[in-house]
Amino acid sequence: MTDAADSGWLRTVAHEVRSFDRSSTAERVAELLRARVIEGDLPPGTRLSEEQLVEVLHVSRNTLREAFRLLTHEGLLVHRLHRGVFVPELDEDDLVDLYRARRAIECGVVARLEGADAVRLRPLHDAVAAAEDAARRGDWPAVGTANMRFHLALVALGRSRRLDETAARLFAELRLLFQTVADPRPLHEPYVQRNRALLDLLAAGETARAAEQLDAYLHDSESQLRTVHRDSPRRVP
Amino acid sequence: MTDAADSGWLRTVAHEVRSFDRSSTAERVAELLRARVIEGDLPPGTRLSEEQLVEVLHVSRNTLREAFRLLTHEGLLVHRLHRGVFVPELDEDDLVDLYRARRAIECGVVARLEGADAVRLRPLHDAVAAAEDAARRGDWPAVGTANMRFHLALVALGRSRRLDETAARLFAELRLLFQTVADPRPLHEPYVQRNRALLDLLAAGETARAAEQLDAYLHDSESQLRTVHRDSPRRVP
DNA sequence: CTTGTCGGATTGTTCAACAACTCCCTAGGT
DNA sequence: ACCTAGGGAGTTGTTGAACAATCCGACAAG
Repeated sequence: MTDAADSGWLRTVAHEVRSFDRSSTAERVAELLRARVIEGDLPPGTRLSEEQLVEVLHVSRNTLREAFRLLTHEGLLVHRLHRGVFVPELDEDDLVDLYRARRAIECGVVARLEGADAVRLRPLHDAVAAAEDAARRGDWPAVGTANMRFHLALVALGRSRRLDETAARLFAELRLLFQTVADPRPLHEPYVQRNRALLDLLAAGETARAAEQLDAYLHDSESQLRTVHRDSPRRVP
Repeated sequence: MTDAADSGWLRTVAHEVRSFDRSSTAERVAELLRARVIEGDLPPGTRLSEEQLVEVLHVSRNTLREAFRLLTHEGLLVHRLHRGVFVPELDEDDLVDLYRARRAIECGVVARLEGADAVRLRPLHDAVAAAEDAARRGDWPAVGTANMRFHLALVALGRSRRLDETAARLFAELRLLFQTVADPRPLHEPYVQRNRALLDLLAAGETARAAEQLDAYLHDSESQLRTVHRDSPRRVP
């Protein structure tokens, strides 16, 4: 085969993959909106008008509504009957709820972890390294992202696809809360070291102590976020 | 009144009846199908034809598809592009995955449980009592249901709405697995006593030992289900 | 036996229309 | 001034039909 033939083949495949890409217009729309919500472009409380989005995205209402369903079940949108879909406004109860779920799952995974070799700990190591790097640069949002990756990797140690998906949903909701605070530094900075310490404990096989530390860690994070969130500058008159 | 007026009135009433609940048609359809799937009326692997269901349920294709989306995200249906939705056929990997998730969550909740008074343990007590009663009657499917209720109540001790929802999803998938076995007795009978023992430990405040027992309990249940499932009579040539 | 292709059947997506509901605004009573 | 009822206006909920894209099995050619 010639090079020309090869590139033609590749282009065909690329096109097929894109149009095939594990579902359809609805999923692509969902991905688009997901990014906007997570990135904070759409502040909590905003309504996503069907009419408007149909116009902008050039998809039918039905397709758009399927995308809404997807995001609703990820917790990134809330659906109120006959009123539309909104970017959720999480309150303190939600925060408490989310952290309870986190503690149960993350500590549950860590506590019954038997023998985690270096290979399986690699993603944790990478996440910590990325966080430390971002902290040196003073890029606190990036630190937050890296820390979240650390916790996702922590849950992944449980080796359950379903658990991973659950954790991803919880963290997506948590991002919604983090967004509302003006200065992210104090929320992320202290935990870079603590993640490192946690990783060291895991590498040493001290799962019991790791779980204990993680529990305290998450309690601290929760109460900190609670106080910050209480006097958050969100007042929409 | 003319016939035309009557038919208009009937149509209005019919719609009112159908939509008086604070839920959409899609959700009601989903609930209907959910029951059918969980009850085992639709064996794993069956395809749910849109055309057919539209005919039977008297809803439009779009509405039906929204219902499909709902159930897909609960894990009760799988969606294959351009092929339709199917009742999932869970294999041994799924079983392992589900039990890993269960152990992490349930043990995670129990381990960090501090002070569960009698009131909060009440649902657990009720579930155990129901299981014991059903066992006396020899109604093993009912025993299975009661046991599942016990575990849901266990997760509920974590006091997190999101955790409860996750657990409900996992247990719904597990039901799909339990259905495939012919004789449910050996799968449920032994755990009635063990649930009782677990409850006693919790009432005594021995959370650490309870978590330990629960872990062993779930490991036993898993390996038992694995062997049963391996020689399950499901062969569709 | 493998490979390629055709046609029927099913799903993916769009569109337009109407019914039902929420929200806001106004009018009227106290 | 306050509350309540009711009427639009605008949005969502649901339907049915239509067309395009895709899968599946069958059949023919090598």
